Amino acid sequence: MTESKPWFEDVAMPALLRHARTTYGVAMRRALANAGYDDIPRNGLYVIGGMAMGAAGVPLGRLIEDLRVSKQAAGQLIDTLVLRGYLERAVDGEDRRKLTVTLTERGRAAAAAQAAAREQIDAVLTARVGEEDISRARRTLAALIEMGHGEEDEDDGH
Amino acid sequence: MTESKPWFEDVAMPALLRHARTTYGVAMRRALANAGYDDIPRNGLYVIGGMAMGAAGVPLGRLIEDLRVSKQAAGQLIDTLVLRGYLERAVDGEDRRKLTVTLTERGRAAAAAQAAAREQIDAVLTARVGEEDISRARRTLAALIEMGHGEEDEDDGH
DNA sequence: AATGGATAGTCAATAGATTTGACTATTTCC
DNA sequence: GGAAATAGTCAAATCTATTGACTATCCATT
Repeated sequence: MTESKPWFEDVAMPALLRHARTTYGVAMRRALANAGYDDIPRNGLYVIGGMAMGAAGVPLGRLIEDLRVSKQAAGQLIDTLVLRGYLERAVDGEDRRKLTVTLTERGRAAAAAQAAAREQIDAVLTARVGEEDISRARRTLAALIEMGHGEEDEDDGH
Repeated sequence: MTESKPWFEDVAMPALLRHARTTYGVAMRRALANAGYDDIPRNGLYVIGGMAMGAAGVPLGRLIEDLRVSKQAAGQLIDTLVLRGYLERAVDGEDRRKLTVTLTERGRAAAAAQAAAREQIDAVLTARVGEEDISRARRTLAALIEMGHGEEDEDDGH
């Protein structure tokens, strides 16, 4: 019985998601370290990576939501990334309470290295399973994510 | 232009994976908290959830690998889970260096609550995208995970 | 234009999680 | 039997995240 059930059949979805993400995480961290960026904190990858597209900079509030951490944690994370030269803070012109973070030169370089690593994984994956499966997988993940919005905090409407 | 590009098109894969996992994480934590299990540490969900199938218990070494943490961190995680009544340690009969952790009564109850929450998400997702897409997505994730093995530590073969 | 309320973020202290370094016990391989 | 490898622990230090209290800005009344 050489053709038994594939190993992942009875691995729970959250575990699959976790390990899949790890593949990216490991590759990106290695690429960054090789390029000299070896001082990026836990959620730093998300911050730096997520800002490449948003080009103009990301509002701190958005990071807080996305990361699902307290605003203090987010602020502290930004602190260290600023301190280490990856980010700059900037106050919003419209609303001076609001804060926006943008990549520095170093930050853009790190983001590029990270994106390259990510894209390389993407490319290998595409070669393995094909465009079609990837775009389907993305849609499935998106559906999952959308399910998470809405009933978030159904405390007990007073 | 009501039908523009779907929002997830230009979200990087690691971010999709992260957020998708968050959907499960939030739901599972809520279910556990409602059932009185609100003292489970960060990686605790993985440990408890992952042991439901392995029934007989999980070797500590496997957890260390899966979680990608130091053995000290794993040991400490197990410590708190034992302390809080979810797990029991047991030495392997064959090799008395080795440790295996098994669920206690409380641990099994928590695992059940967690699995129920997970399966509920699975069910809703199935209703949304269909069996086919899910099993394809699982295969894609598995491919990704497999890519992560092999070139793990290519230090510089001495 | 004053005031009250909501929103955005900071500061300081603490708790929680992870790592590094040094050590013990057990097994495996000459 | 002894060296080397493996499995895990103990203790200290570091990094990350949370809670609670506070400041600044904005918005909406009056």
